[in-house]
Amino acid sequence: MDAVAIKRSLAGGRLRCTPQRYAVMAFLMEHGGHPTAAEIFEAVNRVDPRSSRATTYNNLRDLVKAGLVREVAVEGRAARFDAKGMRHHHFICDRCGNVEDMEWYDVPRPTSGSLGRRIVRECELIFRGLCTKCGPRHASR
Amino acid sequence: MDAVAIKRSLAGGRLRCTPQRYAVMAFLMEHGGHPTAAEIFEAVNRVDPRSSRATTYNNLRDLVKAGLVREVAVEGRAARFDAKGMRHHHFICDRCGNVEDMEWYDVPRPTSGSLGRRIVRECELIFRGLCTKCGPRHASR
DNA sequence: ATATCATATTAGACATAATCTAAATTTTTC
DNA sequence: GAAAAATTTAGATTATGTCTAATATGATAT
Repeated sequence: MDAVAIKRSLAGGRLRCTPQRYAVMAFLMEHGGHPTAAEIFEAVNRVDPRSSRATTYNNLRDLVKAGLVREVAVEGRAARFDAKGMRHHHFICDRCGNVEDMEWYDVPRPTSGSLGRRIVRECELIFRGLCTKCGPRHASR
Repeated sequence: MDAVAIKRSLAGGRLRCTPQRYAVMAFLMEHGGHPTAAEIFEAVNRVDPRSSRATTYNNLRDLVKAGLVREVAVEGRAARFDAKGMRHHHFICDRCGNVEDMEWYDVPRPTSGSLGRRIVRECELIFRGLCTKCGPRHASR
């Protein structure tokens, strides 16, 4: 992954490029999946054990605030994170909780009447069901 | 709220009608909002202090499993619950975390190509932004 | 009505995920 | 280089939810 692209992302979010923050962002951009904070912390420290747990959480929060990273809450499990690259929707497996990307497509907005005075910033689509691994073929019980 | 309707719901989900479970279901059907497990536990026990915390969690889990209640995960906050009445989408406030119902409308499904071998059970739309209370008028800072 | 038994409840311990604190460090600015 | 601002850190703390194993109960068949 291009180090310059990562630094540019951080700069775009007006975040200093510290080694710890860089490592988190780089991991998310390279990983492609939807790791939990604990997985990110572990992965980042396996390479270069200089980051604390609190820092990983701090940086994830900063990255989310800056709009560079998305946090996906999953019922009964730790939150997942992914770098906002191309727009996409999410699929969440009922059984294993894994989060997968789904092709982006535009979603019709609600009527302004039903919006009231709410300000809608974004609109996301979440599909739920069984992932390939957990499907009928493989589901044990 | 009609006690018979509540009992019928539980029976429909093949769940025994215990006083504790009835109280949780009744509260959700009457409340209309999106309370947390802690709020449900407190409300139910204020009326009739016979339910333990574990039971409230057990019952919520059973009700969700049975498809009578929906659990909504909110980033960084406790999960919210609502009785599945009329179909609806959800709005989640970025600032206060409150969950509100939004008018239902059909959402186009993804192309079968992008689905792969996933089995999609449902598809929900989540709007994010600022609720009426937290909007620009009222937002402090 | 009563016995039966799978199901449900309970208190409190435990687990997990995430945040907070306050001191130390690093980076930026002047 | 001094001062200010942002960041990092270890560990304590909080919040949320689950587990255990003993006890009680609702639904069913008799």
